[in-house]
Amino acid sequence: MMRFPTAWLQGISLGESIACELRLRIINGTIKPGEVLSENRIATDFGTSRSPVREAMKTLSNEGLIRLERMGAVVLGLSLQDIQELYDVRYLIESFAQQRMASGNHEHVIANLKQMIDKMELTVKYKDSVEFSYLDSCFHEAIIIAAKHKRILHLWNSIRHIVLTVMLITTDEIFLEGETKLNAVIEKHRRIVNGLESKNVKLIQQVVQEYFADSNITLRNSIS
Amino acid sequence: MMRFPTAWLQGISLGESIACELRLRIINGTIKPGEVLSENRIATDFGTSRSPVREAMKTLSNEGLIRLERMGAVVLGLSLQDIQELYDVRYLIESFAQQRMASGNHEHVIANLKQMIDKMELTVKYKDSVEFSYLDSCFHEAIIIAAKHKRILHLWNSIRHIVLTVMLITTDEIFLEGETKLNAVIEKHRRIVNGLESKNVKLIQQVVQEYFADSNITLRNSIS
DNA sequence: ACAAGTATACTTGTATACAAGTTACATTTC
DNA sequence: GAAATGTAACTTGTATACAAGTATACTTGT
Repeated sequence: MMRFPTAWLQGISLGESIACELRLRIINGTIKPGEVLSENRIATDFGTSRSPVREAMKTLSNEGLIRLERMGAVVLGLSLQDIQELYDVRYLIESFAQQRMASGNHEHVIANLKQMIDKMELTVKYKDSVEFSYLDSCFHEAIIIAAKHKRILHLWNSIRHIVLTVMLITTDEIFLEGETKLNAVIEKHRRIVNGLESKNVKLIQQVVQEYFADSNITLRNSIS
Repeated sequence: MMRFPTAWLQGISLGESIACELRLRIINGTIKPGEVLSENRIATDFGTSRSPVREAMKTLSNEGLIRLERMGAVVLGLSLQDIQELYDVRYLIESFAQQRMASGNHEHVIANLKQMIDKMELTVKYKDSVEFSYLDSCFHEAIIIAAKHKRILHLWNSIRHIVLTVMLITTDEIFLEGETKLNAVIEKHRRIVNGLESKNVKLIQQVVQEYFADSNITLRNSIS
């Protein structure tokens, strides 16, 4: 049974940490779609009052993982198709961001991205899949932040917890498959950096497209 | 001083209605950026307890209208540039949705859209700007729903309240400018329907692009 | 006059209490 | 046996209470 990394829970409120824990359980299937969650039940399960649970429920509802109803919140879960849809949105957001990065100087950002990729290689060496997924998330977030578009960044923030959690789960599986696959993932990130460095709009477009198309394939294989 | 339509507050919780009221005040500038909101103060202002206010604050924070901090929530507001960014996102979402609608049969949806446009013309006759903005929002929502993409629909839901409120304010101003402008807005919607009916991907793409480009211009003129 | 420290008032996060409404089940009635 | 009714348990929405932390302002010492 997988647990949410306690390091990621530092400095956040009870409500947020309950949201993280429930989110993980919903995405990895411990809590199944159709199940009905009661604030009281969860509160007693976590040994807290309803207040933070209520906050967590609202968060998960905003993320589309559950649907709040008059009596109880029904779990919607995250099916394979849902994850593919998530990739669709990630593609929309990131291709927009990368196109925006094409104009303007972003040497420092690119330097940052390269450093992150180097760190990724280290996590492979030390078999730290948790850190890898964190870096992966940071990599894409850095690109979106660099686009300097508040609303787009906001869109990312509205899915980043889900994306991070999905990465946490899938990265763990990829680590089990050995280094070949991991190196391929890292190489994909390098290609993105190369694209950004070229400042060639067409090339960037193509690289992003390939990135998410390939991620989709990886996803399918990982499930089947 | 503009008030949030009471008809739109029916059947929703106190927390949501407080969110609607605050949202309007923030967007129309009654509450100015930089201002610090305290849960207690708002609770006494609205004559309620902190619980629903807290819920409203979380909602507004999720919408990017305020930023929750240790002491008080600072108002971020919605500048002209923010609204333009909002149009960027709307364009991304709706062009995606319309492209998706290009394939497949959507006669009933298109019939619905046409009906809405007819209703819009009625609201012009009876000078009901509130209903017009509501129909405008429903029109675009119908298209997004027709795309049958949960995540994209979710993205729309995360901005729909803001969009509706912005429409409420700007539509009110357009009504003051007379029927010529209004008929132009309605005509733009007709062009969208024509695009969808053609099922021609290129044409649809062009129509959506023109729609949001023109909306941006309208916005600029409306402010200056 | 100025710096340091303390007190005070206000903030959020969490817990608990209560009210109104919904669901499910048992009981009653036909 | 079946339908209707009433009741009991459980649900959320809102109000209130308390604790821990923070900023402000005042006081005190130099």
